Amino acid sequence: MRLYNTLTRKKEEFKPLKPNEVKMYACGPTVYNYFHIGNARPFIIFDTLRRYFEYKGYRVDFVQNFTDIDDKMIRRANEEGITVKALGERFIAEYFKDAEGLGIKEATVHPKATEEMENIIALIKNLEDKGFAYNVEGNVYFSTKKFKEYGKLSHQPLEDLEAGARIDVNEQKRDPMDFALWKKQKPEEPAWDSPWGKGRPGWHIECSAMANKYLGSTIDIHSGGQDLVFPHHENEIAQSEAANGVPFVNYWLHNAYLNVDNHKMSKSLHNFFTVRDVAKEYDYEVIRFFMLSVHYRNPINFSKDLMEQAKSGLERMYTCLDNLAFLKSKAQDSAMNAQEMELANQLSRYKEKFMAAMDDDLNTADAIAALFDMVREINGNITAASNGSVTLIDLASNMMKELGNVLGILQRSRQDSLDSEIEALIAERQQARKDKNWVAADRIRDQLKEMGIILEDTPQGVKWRRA
RNA sequence: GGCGCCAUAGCCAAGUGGUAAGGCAGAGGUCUGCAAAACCUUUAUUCCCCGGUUCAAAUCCGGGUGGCGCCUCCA
Repeated sequence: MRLYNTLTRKKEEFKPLKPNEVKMYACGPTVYNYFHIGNARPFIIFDTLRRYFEYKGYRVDFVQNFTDIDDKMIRRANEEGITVKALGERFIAEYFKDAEGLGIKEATVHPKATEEMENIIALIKNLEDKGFAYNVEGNVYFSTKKFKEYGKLSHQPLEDLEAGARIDVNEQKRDPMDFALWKKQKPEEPAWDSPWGKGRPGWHIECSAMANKYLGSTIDIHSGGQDLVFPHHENEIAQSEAANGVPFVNYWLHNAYLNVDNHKMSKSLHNFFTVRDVAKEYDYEVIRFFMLSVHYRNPINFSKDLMEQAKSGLERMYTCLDNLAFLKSKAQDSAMNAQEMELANQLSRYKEKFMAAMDDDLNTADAIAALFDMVREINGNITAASNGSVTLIDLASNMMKELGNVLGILQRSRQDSLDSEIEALIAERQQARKDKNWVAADRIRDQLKEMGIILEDTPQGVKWRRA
C-alpha cells in the first residue's frame, strides 16, 4: 500500500513498525460545539483508512483525542454559563452521535486533555530538563531555535517563518516562533497544579503527550487536516522528538479542505454547516458517500447540488442490492453454470480494481468507480436474468456489502417487513391489475406512494421499496 | 514576501508518458397496461493558454492566465 507522506512529499510504500499492526493518531475535535461538515472530512477519511487496514488484516491501534480545555472552550462555557467540564461532556456526547451516524468507528482510545494532566506535565518537565523549554513567570514556552529540524514538516526554514510571522505582542517569548507549552492561570479559568504554578496546557503538547502514552514514542501514522501542518503538527514533532530523541511519526497524512463556494469552510469564517444540520436534510450515509467521492488530497466543494448527486449515486447502489435481494427470494437454482462462473470472475476483477485503488494512496474515488462497475455488471447480467443461481446472487450481494463496509456505506438493511394493511393494498392492486382495472390499480399505487411505499412491477412479480 | 495546491464534458470526478474510468443530469431506444427500475446507444478528436522535450504528452520541462490555501485559533 502506498501513502502520500507530507514529510517527504512523496507517495511511499507503507511499512509498519510491527508486521500486521498499525499505530495511528488523529487529531480530534475541540468540543465546544457540534462539529461541521469540514471537520467531518478527516474523521471520515481516516476512519476509512483504518477500516481498510483492518480489512487487509492489520490490527489497528487508533487514538483520537478530545481537546476539552482551551480558549474557545473557556469562552463558550462562559457564554453558556456552564463549566468547561460540563461543556466538554456535552459536546463529546454530541460528537459520538454524529460520528455513529456517519459510520465513524470509535477509536481504540479517546483520551481527553483534562484527564491527561500528569502525563502532559511530565512531558513539559522533560523538555524543560533537556533545555528545550523555558519558564517565564509561570508560562512555559518551547524554544524552537533549540530544535534544529524545526520546519521539516511544513518545509519552511525558520527564518522564512519568522519573516512572515505577525509581530507577537507576547514579550515573554525569546523568539516569535516559540509557542506555549503551559499557560499560567488567568482569573476565573480552570487550572491544574504544576511545577510552574497553577495553569493549563497549550494546545500542541496534549497530542504529543497522548500519542506517546497510548502508542509509544514512534508511531506509524499521524493524520489531520492540511491546516494543522503548521504550526500544530510541526510543533508536535518538535516536542516529541526533542523529548524522546527518536522519530515521532513515519507517515504524516493530511487531507485537503472542504470548501463552500470555493472557500475553506471554517468556524472563524462563519460559512460552516454542522453535520447535525446537514443530516436533517440528507442521510448521514449520503454525507459520507459524498466525502469519499473525491480523493482526500484534493479540495471538495460542498453544495446542495453535489449532495443531490451523491444521493442519487448511492441510491443506485442500494437499488442494485434491493434487486439482488428480490431476485434471491424468487431464485430456485443454486448451482452456478459456466456463464455464471464467468460473471463471478468478472466481479472478482472489479474487486481487484477496488483494492488497487485503495492501495494507491486511498483513492476512494476510483474505488467507488469499481463499485459502480460491479453495479452495472450485476444489473445487466445477474438481476436481468429471471432465474439466477442463489450462489451467484449471494456472492454479488456479499461482495458489494463487504467492499461497501470498507468505505463505511451500504450497511443499511431495507428488507424490513410491511404491515398487514399495506400487504392488503398490494394484494388488492394485484387483483385489479389481473382484472385490467388500471384506474383502480394506479389509484392504489398512488395511495401507497403517499404512504412512502413505491411499487415496481417486474417480470418476477411486484416489488416494493421505501421512498 | 516565503512555501504549497488546483484547473479534465452541462455538473462532479479518476487518470502523472502510450492514445480520455466512473457517477449525476440530458437525449434516443428496449422492456412495460402505464409507471418505476434496469439495460443499450448517445453527450470531451480532447484535458486553461503559449512554447519545448519525445516516436508518443491530460500526464514531463519552461513561461503565462485564473482560482485557492498555509505562514495567526482552525480538520
